[in-house]
Amino acid sequence: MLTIGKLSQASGVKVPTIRYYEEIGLLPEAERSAGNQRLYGRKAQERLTFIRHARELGFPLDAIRDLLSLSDRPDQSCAAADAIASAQLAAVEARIARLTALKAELERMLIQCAGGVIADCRVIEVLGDHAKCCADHAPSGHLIEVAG
Amino acid sequence: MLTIGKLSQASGVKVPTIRYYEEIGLLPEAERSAGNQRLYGRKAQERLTFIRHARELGFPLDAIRDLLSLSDRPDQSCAAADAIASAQLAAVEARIARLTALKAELERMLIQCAGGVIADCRVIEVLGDHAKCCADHAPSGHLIEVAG
DNA sequence: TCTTGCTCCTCTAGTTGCTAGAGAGATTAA
DNA sequence: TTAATCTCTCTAGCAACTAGAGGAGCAAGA
Repeated sequence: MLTIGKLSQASGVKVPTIRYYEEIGLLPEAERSAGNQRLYGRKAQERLTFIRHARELGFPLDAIRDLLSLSDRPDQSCAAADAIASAQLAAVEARIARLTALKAELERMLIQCAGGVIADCRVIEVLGDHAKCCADHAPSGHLIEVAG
Repeated sequence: MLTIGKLSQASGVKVPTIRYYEEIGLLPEAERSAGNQRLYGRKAQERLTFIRHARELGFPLDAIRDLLSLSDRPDQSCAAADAIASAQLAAVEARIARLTALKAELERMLIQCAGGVIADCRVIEVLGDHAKCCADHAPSGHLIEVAG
């Protein structure tokens, strides 16, 4: 049986994050020691590893919840898991496409910025005037990809 | 003079978002009508357009704040704006690289999932067992890119 | 003039996926 | 025993908004 700190080391998931996962029901409530400290066995460790890998692959927690409930019923068809992974793949591809367009536009801005003065700065100018940028940005609700 | 709704239409930024920008000081406090409604002139509209473009290019609000304060002093060197844009470009490139790796791994998972039963499902298996996936994921604090 | 229907106001709270900190108790090594 | 290092619960905070309540402003038609 591991305490939460050991589990954290073993899994690469931080202690508060483990507690958070328990709180939102991704992990079952842990057993407790006599002194009320959480204790984890091998099953919990595997489940946490599963969650970490899925997070690393960009799956949102809701999708992971679904995948976990699927993996609890190993006799069922793989189709649902496949669908979740496919959706994630499509999302990743869309983000790559979007970011690639952003990259091109940033590069264009920067190349034209010849190191002068703000008044002539392409960066400022392009941001201030839509006519000076090339890509068409659909006016979407959620605009962006922000650095993490 | 535009009311907030017209400004929203003109700029493509939602009404509550405009108020939010004012609250956090990205936009100056708007003039008010006799009935306490916000009124905007051309300057505010330009500033908001600037913000929207920058957001679309993925600049975080803090960087936009810096860019705006730069653009208020047009005699200064362009170097600071250039640095901000370069940092953003680097961030975008890093995210593309990361996402491209994720994409490859997701594709590998999916190709091997032959439409069987959960027990044999590659998706579940790979997520549950790190030995079955190829890329080395450094155990980083902030793990992921999550779909927006 | 009144009413209808839209906009606008402020305020609070929720989203996602955590992270940070306070103040107190548990456990372990010297 | 005592000190150091966990661990506990709780609250609050991060980005960048979004949603909703409850009330007021305003333009146009009957």
